[in-house]
Amino acid sequence: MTAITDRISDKWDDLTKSDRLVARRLQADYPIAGLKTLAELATRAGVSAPSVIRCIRKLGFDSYPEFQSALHAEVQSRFDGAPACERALDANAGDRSLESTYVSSVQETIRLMQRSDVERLAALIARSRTSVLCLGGRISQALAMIMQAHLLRLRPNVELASNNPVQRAERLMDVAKGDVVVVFDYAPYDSHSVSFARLAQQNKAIVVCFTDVAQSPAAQYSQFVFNAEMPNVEGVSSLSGAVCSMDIILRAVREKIGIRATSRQESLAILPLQTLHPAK
Amino acid sequence: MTAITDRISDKWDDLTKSDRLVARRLQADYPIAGLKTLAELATRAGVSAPSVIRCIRKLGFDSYPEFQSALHAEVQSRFDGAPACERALDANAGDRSLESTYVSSVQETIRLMQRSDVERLAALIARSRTSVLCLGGRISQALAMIMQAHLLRLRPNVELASNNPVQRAERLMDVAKGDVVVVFDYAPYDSHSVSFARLAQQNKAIVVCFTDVAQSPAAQYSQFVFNAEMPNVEGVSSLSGAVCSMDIILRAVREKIGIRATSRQESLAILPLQTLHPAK
DNA sequence: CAAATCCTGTAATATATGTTACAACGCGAA
DNA sequence: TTCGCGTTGTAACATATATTACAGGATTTG
Repeated sequence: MTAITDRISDKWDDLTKSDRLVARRLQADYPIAGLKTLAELATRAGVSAPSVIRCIRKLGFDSYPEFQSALHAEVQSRFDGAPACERALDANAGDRSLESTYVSSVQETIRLMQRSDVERLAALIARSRTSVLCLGGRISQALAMIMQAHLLRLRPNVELASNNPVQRAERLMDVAKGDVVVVFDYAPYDSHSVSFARLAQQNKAIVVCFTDVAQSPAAQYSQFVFNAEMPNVEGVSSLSGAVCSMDIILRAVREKIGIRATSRQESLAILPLQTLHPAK
Repeated sequence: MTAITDRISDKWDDLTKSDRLVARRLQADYPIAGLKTLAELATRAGVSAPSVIRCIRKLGFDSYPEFQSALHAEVQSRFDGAPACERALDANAGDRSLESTYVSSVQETIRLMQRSDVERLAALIARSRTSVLCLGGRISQALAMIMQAHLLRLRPNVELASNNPVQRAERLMDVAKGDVVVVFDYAPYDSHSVSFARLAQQNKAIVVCFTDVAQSPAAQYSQFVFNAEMPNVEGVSSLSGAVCSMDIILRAVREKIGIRATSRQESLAILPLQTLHPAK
């Protein structure tokens, strides 16, 4: 990885909310985000200019120009160093290209996940008293379903929001302070999910957003954001990366809950298959 | 070479002495020379600032910032293109094991897919007259949802079976000869899905089974079987590979349907697309 | 609940950056 | 040589850019 993205990962815990918005953009849109002007980076990250400066400072640079110089050097080294590597890629263009598309999206997605965020979120979800609500848009609702189903095996009090906007709105009224609301939203973004995230945040809920690197507007209302790299193969973007990011969270939660979950799993096994989603 | 260095070569004859000093520097120190400020580039090239501007103009850019934007895009494309490559180079271990778990499951899953099967199935699904029915168990139902949603964008007549056993059974009666029934079933296997597959086959339907490598019993009633390698991280098996196999089918179908699908997509596109970052 | 602390954006400021106008210079042709 | 033309650099300018100071707001702590 690069020195700068590493630095971000290292200092991640010291970063504030808007610092992280900046840092995330630098990682997700590496390197172009950092090549533009400070103001533009601020806009893209959705913060003010001074916040960018503060973030850059925390990363160990004295000024924005100094940061850019470092970035320039990194970029340059890529061009100097490995022209051979580039060739290696399009050499096996045939079947392998398909494979590497998916592989690299998974790799990139995992790379973008902040270790400490994963741990903190997992700790939150592991507390079975906090209620969890999962939701998504037209397609991403499926991911919400998976998440809910898995979490329900580990702990009680996990809901799947209906993707009917009206029912959802009704459910929203019950979202209380400290509840965890997990929103899945990938391009094209779902306005209902975005509003839900916003209102949930207003209700002091902890909003978690799983989205793509371009980032759903819902992210700006979220305490936790996990970006998935979505390979756009012929116009169809794959959810493989998204599934991965979800899996990693689930894995961390399971790790935290540990043995407690086992007994629960067993009691679930005898239940008949339930209707997750009533027919319309 | 890159678009910019090409442009330099093209217009080389029209360039004056100091223009060439600038152009040469841009080529020789690509890309860093163009990432710095105009003044710095001027110094490095050994000319004055206005000379740089004149050169840039002759290369077809209206302003220095515009030129830089173009350069940024070029640089970015080099980074987008080869993310896998980069990773191969860095020796950074970290929690590599987690990453490689997912990566290898994806690789293995893709490897297990028979090219010819993919093509044959895609051809079948591409015929919009054959009706398609997707279904799954408790969790894999989510994959069925995704498949259905995507296929519906490409062609009509794609259903998602309720995962309510009763409603499902009712639907089963309508399964006719030649229909395509897509069953998602991963361990622990779902007896209802298995029975459905069996009965669908009896009705002369074409049964497609997405399952894991251990293979659901439903596979034995299926004409097409696609096995996904499911990494079993701490008892939770990941669907990332499964998603991949589904994606590959979808991709192949889209390839077959080709242009016909475009108009269909457009009718979907009229749905409201909200702004990415709404003004506050 | 109040106090203290930290975080964040607004607005003002200083700096540097790109651009323009113009004059000096070099060079070839009459 | 002198004229004319194209090229180049200097200096002034307008604009954009990074930075600082400060105050309102959120969050945490006692």
